[in-house]
Amino acid sequence: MPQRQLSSSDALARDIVRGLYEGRFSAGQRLVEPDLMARYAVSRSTVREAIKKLTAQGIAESHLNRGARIRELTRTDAENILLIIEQLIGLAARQAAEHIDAPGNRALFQEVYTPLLAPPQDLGRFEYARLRNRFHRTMARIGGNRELADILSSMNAHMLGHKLDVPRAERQASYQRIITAILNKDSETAETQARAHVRRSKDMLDSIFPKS
Amino acid sequence: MPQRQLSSSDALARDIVRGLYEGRFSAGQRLVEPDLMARYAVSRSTVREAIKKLTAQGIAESHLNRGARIRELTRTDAENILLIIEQLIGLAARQAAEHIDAPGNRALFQEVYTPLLAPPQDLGRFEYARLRNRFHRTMARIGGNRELADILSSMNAHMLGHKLDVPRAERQASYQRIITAILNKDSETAETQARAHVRRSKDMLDSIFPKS
DNA sequence: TCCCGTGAAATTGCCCGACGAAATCGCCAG
DNA sequence: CTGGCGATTTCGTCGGGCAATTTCACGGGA
Repeated sequence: MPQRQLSSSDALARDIVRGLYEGRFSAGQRLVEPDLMARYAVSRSTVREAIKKLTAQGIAESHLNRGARIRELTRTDAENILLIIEQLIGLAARQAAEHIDAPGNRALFQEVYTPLLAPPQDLGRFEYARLRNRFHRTMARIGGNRELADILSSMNAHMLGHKLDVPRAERQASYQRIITAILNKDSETAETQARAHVRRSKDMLDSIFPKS
Repeated sequence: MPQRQLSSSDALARDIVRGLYEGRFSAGQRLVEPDLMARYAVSRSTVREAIKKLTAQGIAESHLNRGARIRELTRTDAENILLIIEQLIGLAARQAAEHIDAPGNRALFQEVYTPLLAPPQDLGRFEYARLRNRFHRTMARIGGNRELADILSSMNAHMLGHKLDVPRAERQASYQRIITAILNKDSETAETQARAHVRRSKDMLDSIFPKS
């Protein structure tokens, strides 16, 4: 498929994010340049460029002379990010509903939401997060908003270190409402439901962050 | 002031963005590495890192073996970005209204909105854009959402090449409504007005992009 | 024992030079 | 004017290098 080829540094950055989804990297972890050089067998320039990219996306943070590390969120950070995601997912759902009938989109959409509604029992936290991210991205793509897809994707990555778990049943009912609304081209409902969905995650923050 | 010091590459990236605000760089312009090396007297590594950052922010775009250039927006891109900005400015205004009474915030806010409401006659397009960006950032900062400030800032930069001009009077009335709402801690109105404000810009797109 | 200073080691920020590969440009023939 | 071909530019990546800063481990002093 026309997966446009990417530079080594982009590949590296992408693999680190994938590593977040797979547990190979986790929040707070330092990104030591010589370490990554060895692990990926690339030059330091490449490593540094990858780190720059991650930093620009807010996935890592770097302090002068102290290198970079995977960003760790405070409770406030997490709240703020979820507020942003709430807005953006709402927009994505709305635009998806508006464009669901463009050629190919229903098929594309179904491909993504099916596994989300009927996930295997043993799905790990990370695999689930990946499905969710894919769902978000796909809504944005269907809505024709590439920009949005990119931002959502990096926003999602931020939350990876910190497991927010909404009870399974409720979660799927929630997705079901969004999906139905989109399939019905009901953009109002899609937006409302999508926002509500994120708001529900926000309520789970207490269970993750020790009362601060 | 506690302007935390930044690396050369970050300084370079920042100056290029500043260059956008000053007209030294413009949409579509190529970012040629040897060129920037000479112009800023830095090494190629530094230049490349800066470009990586700009690319990650969506301000530049790079294609393999073809280098980078300042991103040029299609009409659809601009619409999508304004939709995103609409959501995010709404959020920023709301959060600003909620936090306007935290110590120092009213003073900080006033400092930023004063020049926006009473701009000198001869204010250039770029200076004006800078005031606007500062206003957005400040709302986000007052609202305590650093993340939002960063995203808004880069979103604003995207629009720089393309002059959207809302008539002066209407524009200021629009800002006045947002500011008043925030000062009154009326977060509902602040959000609504902020969104409306952006929507008004969106209506100007026709005058910029040849009917497509 | 625990705290703290000090020097060695690790790490970073930045630079330089180099090489093959791809893209771009200029020139010439058709 | 058009198309093709070789020279030149630019890019992607690598390696090495050096000063400055940070980190760490060790040993002395409270």
